Amino acid sequence: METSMSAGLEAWHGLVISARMRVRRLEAGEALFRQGEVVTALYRLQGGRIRLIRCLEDGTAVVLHVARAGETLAEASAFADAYHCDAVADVPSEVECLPKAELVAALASDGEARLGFTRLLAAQVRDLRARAELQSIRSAPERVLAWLRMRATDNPPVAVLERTWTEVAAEIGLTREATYRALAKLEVDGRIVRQGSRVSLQAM
Amino acid sequence: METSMSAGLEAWHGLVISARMRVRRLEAGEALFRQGEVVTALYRLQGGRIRLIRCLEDGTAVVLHVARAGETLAEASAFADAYHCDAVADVPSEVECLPKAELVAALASDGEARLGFTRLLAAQVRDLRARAELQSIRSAPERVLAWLRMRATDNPPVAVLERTWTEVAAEIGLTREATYRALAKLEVDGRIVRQGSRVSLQAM
DNA sequence: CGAAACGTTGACCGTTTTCAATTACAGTGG
DNA sequence: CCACTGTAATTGAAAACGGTCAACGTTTCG
Repeated sequence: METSMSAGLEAWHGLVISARMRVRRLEAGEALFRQGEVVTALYRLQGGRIRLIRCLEDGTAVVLHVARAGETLAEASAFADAYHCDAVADVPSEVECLPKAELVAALASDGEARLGFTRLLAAQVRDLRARAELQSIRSAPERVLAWLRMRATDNPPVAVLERTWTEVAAEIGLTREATYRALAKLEVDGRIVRQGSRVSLQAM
Repeated sequence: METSMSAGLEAWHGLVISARMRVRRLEAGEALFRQGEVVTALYRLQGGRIRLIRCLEDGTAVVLHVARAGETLAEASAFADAYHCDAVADVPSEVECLPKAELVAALASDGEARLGFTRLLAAQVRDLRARAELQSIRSAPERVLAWLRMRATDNPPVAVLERTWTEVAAEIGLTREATYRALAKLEVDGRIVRQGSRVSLQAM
């Protein structure tokens, strides 16, 4: 979610000396790490898309997560010796690498960094839960409305979106089309008013 | 998710002297805390159900999360002065209260506790992401299958469930009926074999 | 023993997905 | 400055799918 994204960014960058942060480029299909490998670093995805996959013993795979720009990867690895899943780039991607040793050192010595890392995780938990709650709303219009209300400010509430509706649709678990239809219906029903990227929520 | 739940439990209990942990009982409709109040404690829900609600400036409300037994509440509040949402019991509930001062002290002085808290959060992030990924699978049979594969072990993979399918259905965002139909279809299609609470996944 | 919850399946209905087509832009190179 | 191109934004129609309601046997537990 946007709020956590930005918060995450700041917190992350405060964790270590940015000079030590290397960027690694991956081609489509290239692995960032594999299950069982010793954990050498944590990552933040700058651009592209990376898929976290757990391979089953019979060779089949389960997708655990698809990370997009701005997200951090494998935070739990900070507490593990080996990675518990594979990370493979879907498309050409760039990741910032934070050596685990750096992180551990920072967490041990620097109270500020430690706080930042934990705060980052707590924010992610909060946002992920909110997102899950959103997904539990079956009706497309209600879901879109709930999403709008979550990011609305002022009275009467107004939401300004800085992304495309197509991206929003993916985030809230609807198709692009369903989202547009939901917006149209909400507007016809007088629950929202759209003016470009501004959406005003009407009290009912 | 079960794995994180149990991990969470242990980590949480390691954080503070359990003697300092008070239990508070709430009636249905009673508030545990309100938006804007000074953060005095963090909580873990022992039983019941608590709804986290953000009230908008125009009086309407958005549900951020519905917490159930075993879950921790408002972890992010550890880093805030005031609560950012309301917490209201849906049904009679019991919560363990961990005074914020205790937590802060523990995090500052006890490296073990600090690590535990952060590890707990990282595990939750991992599990929430996995759950989100599951929800993104539209097809009920595929979703159920993915859930089974996530918790399968051995080769050929076998999943043993220690919960009712009704609970599983709620966790993966399907109705009880849809889940049974999905199981029936998977079995007819030869992708799984059920023997009581054991489910064997068939290679395809 | 009886009530409540679980497990299971069928039928119907409403919604969303899909597929398809059209419009509206924003950036690009000529 | 303008076709040219790719993506976003929209809307329509039909098909697929899951939710809801209903019914019933089974298990669990006080």
